[in-house]
Amino acid sequence: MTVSRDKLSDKQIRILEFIESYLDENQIPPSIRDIQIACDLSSTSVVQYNMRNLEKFGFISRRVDVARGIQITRENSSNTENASDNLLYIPLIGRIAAGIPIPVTPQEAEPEDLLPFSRSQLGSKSDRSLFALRVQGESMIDDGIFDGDIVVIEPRQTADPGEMVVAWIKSREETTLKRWYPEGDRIRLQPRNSTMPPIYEDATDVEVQGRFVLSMNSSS
Amino acid sequence: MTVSRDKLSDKQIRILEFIESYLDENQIPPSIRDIQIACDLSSTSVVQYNMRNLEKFGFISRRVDVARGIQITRENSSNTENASDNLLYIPLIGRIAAGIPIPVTPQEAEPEDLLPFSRSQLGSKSDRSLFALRVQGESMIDDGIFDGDIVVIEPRQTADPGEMVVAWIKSREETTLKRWYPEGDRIRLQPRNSTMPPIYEDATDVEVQGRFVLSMNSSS
DNA sequence: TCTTATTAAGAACATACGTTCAATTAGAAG
DNA sequence: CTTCTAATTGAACGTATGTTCTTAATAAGA
Repeated sequence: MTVSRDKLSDKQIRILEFIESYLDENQIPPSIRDIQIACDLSSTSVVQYNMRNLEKFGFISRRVDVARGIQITRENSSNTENASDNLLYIPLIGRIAAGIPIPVTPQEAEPEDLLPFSRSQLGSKSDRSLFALRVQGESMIDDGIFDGDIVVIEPRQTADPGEMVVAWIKSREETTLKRWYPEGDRIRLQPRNSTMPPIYEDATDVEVQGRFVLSMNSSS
Repeated sequence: MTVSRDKLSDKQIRILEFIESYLDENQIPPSIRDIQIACDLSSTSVVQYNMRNLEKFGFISRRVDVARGIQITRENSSNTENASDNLLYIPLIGRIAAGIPIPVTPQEAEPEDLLPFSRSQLGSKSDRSLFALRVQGESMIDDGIFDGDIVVIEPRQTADPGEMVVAWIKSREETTLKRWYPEGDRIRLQPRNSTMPPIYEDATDVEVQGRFVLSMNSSS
């Protein structure tokens, strides 16, 4: 964005910022006279004059003859309006083991929380029904995933060798987060922690529930 | 929700739904006459009359003598409204070195993007004016921060020993992401990558610009 | 049915608010 | 200085829009 706010005069910036803050506080746009008073301008025509410029440069758009018909077009500062079009809420539906697996199928669980992500962060995967899990354990720290982190998962039944996946071990009724290596008729579930050995399971006893998309770490 | 919308008459529901859809389309609330026409009511006073009820039951609130001064108070249907109260948009304002420092003060830069976070994710830090940076380099991989990751930073001028900070090296006019260790009259800026040595700078030549809050990793 | 409360109609009113214009002043360019 | 354009002023105008009031039509209760 930022297509040169410097083209604007001092007064125009003040007006624009007032409109933004007024919108933020009151939900509806200000009237011309609201602006005049707040920006300490001598006349409504000064407001008109400067708003014409703001409109010309595309910062706002106006509806003629409509009271308070001002709209902000560029996203400045902390406005959320159209950004929310770009939002995707991903349910945090439970925990995933990186070590001691946990006996719950993700799909069955109830969402604890909804995490906002911008679609641009998620790329092409933003269409799918992604879900999020909180990581328990230390088995993936070499991939930068620590105990307590959150991982976003894309539901998938297959994975390429070496991908990080949520693996379902049928006989144990457990899920775990590991890297996925098919080796003949068995699967190697590889931790990424040098102190931990891989897990080997019969290929018929393991299935992929989802692929790793993204992780969040907030160890401050 | 849905605290008994059944208390409302058919007409009132129609009005309420029109207000919602109008707001959705036009960003600003409708005028009384907009409502009258759209809901096919014979008079503006019918609108007034019914809006009084909507207000009494708390569905809307109105500002007297203000054009289009209608506000919807309850969140109905699938609107992200109330979720967005819990949202905080953090500007992604540039890159931060984990290796080759970059000569820009974060505060000066223009936001490239706004990343949504839920306040609960950020805890007490959700008040501050947080910002985000894209990491360049490999110096913090042992902390799970890889090239291309995004880190969220809380602006601070001080840090405790061992904290991860954005450090500003004055003489070089560079910023870098490292762990912060004061050692007498000098500062040790510690990478978290076993192949990289620490950087030592004179204590007067380095200052903290912010503390690490959270990181995001999307190496798929 | 009669009585009463609720809702609707229609008009008129008052003002909030966008728009316009002619007259001035301030700046920039030559 | 002169000329031109940009910016300001103050006032007035017209309509968009909220408000009020009186009367009529319905619905509800007894």
